[in-house]
Amino acid sequence: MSANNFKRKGVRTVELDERKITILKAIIKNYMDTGEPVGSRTISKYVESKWSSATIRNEMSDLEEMGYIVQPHTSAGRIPSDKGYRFYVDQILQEKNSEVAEIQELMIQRVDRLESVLKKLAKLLARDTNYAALISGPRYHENKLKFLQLSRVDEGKLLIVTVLEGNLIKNTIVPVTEQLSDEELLNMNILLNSNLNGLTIEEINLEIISRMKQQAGSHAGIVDLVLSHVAEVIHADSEDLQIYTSGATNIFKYPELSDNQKASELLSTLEHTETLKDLVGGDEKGETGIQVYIGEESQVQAMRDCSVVTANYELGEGIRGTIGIIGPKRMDYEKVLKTLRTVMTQLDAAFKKEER
Amino acid sequence: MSANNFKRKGVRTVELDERKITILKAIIKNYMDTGEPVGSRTISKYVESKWSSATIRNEMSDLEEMGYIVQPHTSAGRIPSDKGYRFYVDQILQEKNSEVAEIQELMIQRVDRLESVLKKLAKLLARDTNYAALISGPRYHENKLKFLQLSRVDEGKLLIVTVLEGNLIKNTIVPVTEQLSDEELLNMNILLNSNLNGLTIEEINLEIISRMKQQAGSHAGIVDLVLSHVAEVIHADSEDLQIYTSGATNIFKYPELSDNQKASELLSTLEHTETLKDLVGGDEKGETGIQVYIGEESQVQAMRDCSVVTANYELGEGIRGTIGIIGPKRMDYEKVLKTLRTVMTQLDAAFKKEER
DNA sequence: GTTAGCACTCATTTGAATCGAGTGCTAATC
DNA sequence: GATTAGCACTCGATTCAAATGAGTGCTAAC
Repeated sequence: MSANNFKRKGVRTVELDERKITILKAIIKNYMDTGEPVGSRTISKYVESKWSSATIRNEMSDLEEMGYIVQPHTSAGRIPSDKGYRFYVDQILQEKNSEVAEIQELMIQRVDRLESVLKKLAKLLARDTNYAALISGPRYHENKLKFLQLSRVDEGKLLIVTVLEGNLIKNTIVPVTEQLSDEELLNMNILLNSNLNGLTIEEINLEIISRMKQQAGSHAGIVDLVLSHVAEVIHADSEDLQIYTSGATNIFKYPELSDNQKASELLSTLEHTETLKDLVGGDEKGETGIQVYIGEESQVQAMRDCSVVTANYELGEGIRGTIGIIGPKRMDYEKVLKTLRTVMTQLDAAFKKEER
Repeated sequence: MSANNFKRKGVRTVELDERKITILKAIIKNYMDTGEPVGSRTISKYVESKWSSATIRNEMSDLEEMGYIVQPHTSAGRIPSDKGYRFYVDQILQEKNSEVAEIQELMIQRVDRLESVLKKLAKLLARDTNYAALISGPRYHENKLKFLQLSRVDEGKLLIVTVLEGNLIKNTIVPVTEQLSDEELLNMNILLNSNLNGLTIEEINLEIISRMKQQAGSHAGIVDLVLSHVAEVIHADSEDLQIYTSGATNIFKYPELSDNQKASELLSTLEHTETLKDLVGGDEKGETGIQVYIGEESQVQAMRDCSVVTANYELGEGIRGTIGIIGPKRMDYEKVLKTLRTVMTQLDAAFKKEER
């Protein structure tokens, strides 16, 4: 008995040898294709009769003991565990970053609104990968004011246009009781821009405000009005992070996700922005790094049967957001990773160009 | 045989008598609650032993022959047919329009962007009704230009702000080669506004354009630039109608919609804006009218097991859109209709107020 | 170390039996 | 003539057991 224990393989085998890796990969690849547990005979055929099914069985037994694969039930084949996927993904991640394929007509040209680009991008990603795609609007880490413009758009109504670094434009129309002549309005614009341009919201302190009010003279009230609206605009924007999803219904293409209970849970999660923030929020670590969360790794309950691949994009000047792909654990990691890398490159290029 | 045929009831009974109506309503109400076919005994109990189950059975048999109810299979109870629902809904629609309940904190105050309001509204509706909600951004039937503003936001970059009737604001930043002094810019703004304000896009004809170019003198190129961008902005907006959906996953609460096949189909439809346009697009008939499409009535394949209730909202000046609720055929029409009416009122009030 | 062979396991499929909700019809009753 | 009690019948849903077969672990032979 105890003698037997010494002979147990798993206890000893601490590293994956060549053959185990081949077999593990074969299992994962097969499972990706079919979504069904894969048995020893299948693998035996798959590896071109290098080893018999019995040998494979022994190795699989080892692999199971080591935690790379699991058996859904006694008389079924094996499926990769989270650890197994992790091994596989890590291998892919180490591969060279080359091979930037072409993404079809990204149509970034002459679309003025970033939001619209992001929506289209999400749709494109979902369609290309057949998984659910998710993309967060940019967070502006440093909201520098670039330009302010007041205009009288109606009797008693003022249009405030706020342009932030990165050409993010916000408008507000506010009612105003004070009457301003054209000239006063012009002066006010000059006053605002000369005092505020290039500042972040934090940098606008009391000293600056009181100086402006002093300069504004009888129209100090307008200064207050404008500042409170600027503050609100910036705040609102950093507050409710926009998240666009697309292709959520792709999950119905994968039986293991589409039973009623799971599908409902997953789709609800994708619908409610709140939880998604946890997915895209936790960046800051890997720079433009791509991250892969397999199953429980993502901390989001409803995603425990999924894998989530996220990538951070950056459009210069600290304007960055996150793109994510959500699919079954057996997603085609190679394709997804490649696609994401491509998109990042394109996005980067497109906006660098527009910047010029 | 043929003598028997003369005695057949359905052939004669052309109108619904009092009792049939009571029973039909009871069937519909019951089915709404449970989602299960309802049998004669259930109804018998439901109507407080006014009639026995046998009587009910006879009446149900008649009702079936008249097409108001159907039997899913021989030994099951009855469920309302589209015609049955139609009868029921028509009754409700005739009821008085009173009882405007209170919708919780609509938060329309100080939200500047219509889009954001609409999204929130959709969410609110979905949560309140437990069905899927859908809301289309406004179509501007008459896009009158209200105000134009050019600003130099960067060296070589021009910000064009376009304000349309109804305070719809659009921005574009365009690169420009020509240099304009501050004074020239001011003049250009005056030129643009004096010539274009109050015009719709169709009204800007060649005569106006050439007159403007003449006035602009050496900067005629800018006029062209601005006009092409304005045209694009307006066009883009009327082109891709925005549609926001919310609570799509509510359909999982109704077993008759949530089998895999149907749920997938329905959710896909809700995800793809294209088909939804057919739902909200076909307005123009009833003014602020509320419309109810039951089952096949909606012409959208995927909705054949649903009912769709749409209402057109109007925010003055020909700015109108559509709100829709999508649920199972057995949706609580009364509640939905009441909710929609309330929302319309509130929306109206909120924007009338803002207008002031 | 590898492999053939075999007993064993167990989810899934299949089909028969049973159940029961609900109907339609007939005959009795009001 | 309208209403109702009673009963035979239908048919989806449920239950249960047997059959199926993919896949394993173990042993013994190569």
